[in-house]
Amino acid sequence: MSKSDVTMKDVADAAGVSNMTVSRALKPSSPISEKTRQHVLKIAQEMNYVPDQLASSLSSKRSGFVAVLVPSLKNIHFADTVQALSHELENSELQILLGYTEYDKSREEKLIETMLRRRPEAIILSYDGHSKRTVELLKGIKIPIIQIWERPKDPILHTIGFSNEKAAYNLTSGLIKKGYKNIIFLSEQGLKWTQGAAKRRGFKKAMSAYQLDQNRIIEVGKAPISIADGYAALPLIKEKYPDTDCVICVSDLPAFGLLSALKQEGLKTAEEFGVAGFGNFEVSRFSSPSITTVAVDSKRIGEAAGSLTSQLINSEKKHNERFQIDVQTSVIFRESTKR
Amino acid sequence: MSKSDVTMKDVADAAGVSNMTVSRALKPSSPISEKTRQHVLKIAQEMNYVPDQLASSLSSKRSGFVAVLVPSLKNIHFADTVQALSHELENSELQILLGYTEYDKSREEKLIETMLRRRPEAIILSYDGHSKRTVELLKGIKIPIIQIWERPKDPILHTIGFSNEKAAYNLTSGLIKKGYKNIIFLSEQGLKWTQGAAKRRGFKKAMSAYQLDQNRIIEVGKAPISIADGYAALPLIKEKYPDTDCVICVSDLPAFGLLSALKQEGLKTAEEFGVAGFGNFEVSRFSSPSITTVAVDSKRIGEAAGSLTSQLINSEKKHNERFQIDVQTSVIFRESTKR
DNA sequence: TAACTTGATGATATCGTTCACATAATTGGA
DNA sequence: TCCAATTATGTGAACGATATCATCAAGTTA
Repeated sequence: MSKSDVTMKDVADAAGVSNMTVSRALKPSSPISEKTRQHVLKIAQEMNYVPDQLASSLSSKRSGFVAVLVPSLKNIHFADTVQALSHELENSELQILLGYTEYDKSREEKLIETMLRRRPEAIILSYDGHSKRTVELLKGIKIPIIQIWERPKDPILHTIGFSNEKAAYNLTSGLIKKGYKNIIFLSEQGLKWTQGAAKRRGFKKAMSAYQLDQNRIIEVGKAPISIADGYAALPLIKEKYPDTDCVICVSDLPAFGLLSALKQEGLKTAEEFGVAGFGNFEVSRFSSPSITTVAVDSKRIGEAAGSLTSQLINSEKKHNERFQIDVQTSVIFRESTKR
Repeated sequence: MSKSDVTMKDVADAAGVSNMTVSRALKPSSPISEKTRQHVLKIAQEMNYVPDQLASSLSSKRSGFVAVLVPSLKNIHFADTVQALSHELENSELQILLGYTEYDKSREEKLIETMLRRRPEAIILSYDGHSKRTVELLKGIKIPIIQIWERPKDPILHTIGFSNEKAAYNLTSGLIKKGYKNIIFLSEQGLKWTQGAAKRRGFKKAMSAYQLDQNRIIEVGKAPISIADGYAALPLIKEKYPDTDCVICVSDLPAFGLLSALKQEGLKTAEEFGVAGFGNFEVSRFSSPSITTVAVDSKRIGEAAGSLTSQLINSEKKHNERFQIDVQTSVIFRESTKR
């Protein structure tokens, strides 16, 4: 099954010591004489011994796993978060067990059930709405659970992230103050309790706060919508809301696509037709026009989640505290909404 | 440690059967009467029993893991591959253990050692050069090993991918045929045995085949270089090779950045100054000008790797065959090199 | 009805570690 | 020098499942 069939017993025999001594030699701070340790380690190396963590985990009741669930890896922000998280956890010898929900709650549920069999020591999952059973399942578990990205109103346990609703509110009201009026919100189809839905709520609240029409909504494609979807949206926009003067997209990618379509149509100025995105993708900074967006520090979310996890797992304290960590977002105005 | 402390024994007792019967009830095709199975499953569900896969793996000598190593998740292509791979493997109840080498061979080595402890049933890793010890380590292992993306000349076992060198050769010679002469190759710093290096070889071979200067090379940033690096490269290019009429970038992202810089400078036409990338990122199609590139079917690589893996793991045959699977690439000429 | 299949279930050993405790070796202080 | 305290090592049971083989019941065949 594995690299070798060399077992701890083999090493012990070869070194003329007991099983336990080998085990101790491999663990950093165990009561063992330095001389013996070196001797054992040398022999283990010579024999190409690779410890079996399955057995180790079973015996020690520490799997060394942290289950991580994100909607998709194709979104660079989640990749960023996961990568940062991964780094943080490496210091504590924790390994990530990764799953992609693909924006599908029942898939998420199945994934969690599967992962639970591996006995993770913590679960980190991006909140994008959960199925009822998922919540039940998670609430019955004794390990730390951290919801990241969107911070739900009724957290299961810990949360690290921001409010998509607030962020979208800030973006929308900023654009209104610049003088845009007939603003529409462009998102994927079928938003329910997702992050996209939270953004839409923010948009609507801002619009109605300024007595503007909050029902200008266009939906294209399935999550996650991308450049091509934004490109394809222009005809729909023109047909349904010909007087539009600004479009807020659920992500920078469709915003870029929409701008691309606008350029081909023969251009309107940003003044006549503003476009904003969400996420501060690198492309938005270098696009021309550069794209107004909301910056989220996705790396930071991963780091915070990682360090909280290590802390919770390694500390002896019973963690009856519920951590709620807020990560700031900021609206960045650029050329695409210059007025 | 886990959701619950319900063990198989508990379920067995509650159901009035033996341990083994519970075990069989949970495995699809085992010799057990349908009546007993239903009874056991019902009780297991009521008790919220979650099987412990650590124990299962240890006993059955099947970890259910496939180790997967990619340079980075931030590159959408690897994310694509991993996602497709993941899907394929789900059918065989295999789970991915993911690692990011971050383009660092010693990190790769460490990761492999760590992962080996989990007793993966196969290893899939993108070839970007390996340390000597990594190769030794892998050659000593009995499980299937699949190198993906770049197909090395001396494979460890199986390979699925393409030749970066050939792809770059095709792109370069295509551009030469269009009439570009003073072509430079833009890549990250310090290429050794990486995929970037393979591309550079292809570039050089094509240039020298047409008696052109093959030494026009500019290096910026650390792998993976991105939009900002391409943007920053323009001054360097102008300084070092002022007569440049075309730039081939190691990826579409710096190509996009370079174009962005060119636009700001006041534009040269694609005829005067061509730009090409690599990877066919979505942004290249919608950029203006759209960007000439090489398309690689990253999803396909993942699918192929996944299905080969399942096959190798599940088949009874001794797999003494070495699979070498080629995935086609294609050059796509677009506006950025219109002549 | 006896002998023989076939199918369903159980008993026990085992997978490769670590835990908890017991014991042996070493050290230090009076 | 001797005893207590400390440090180093060993022993055997566990961890929670599955493999293997044995057993028993229920059909099947002649």
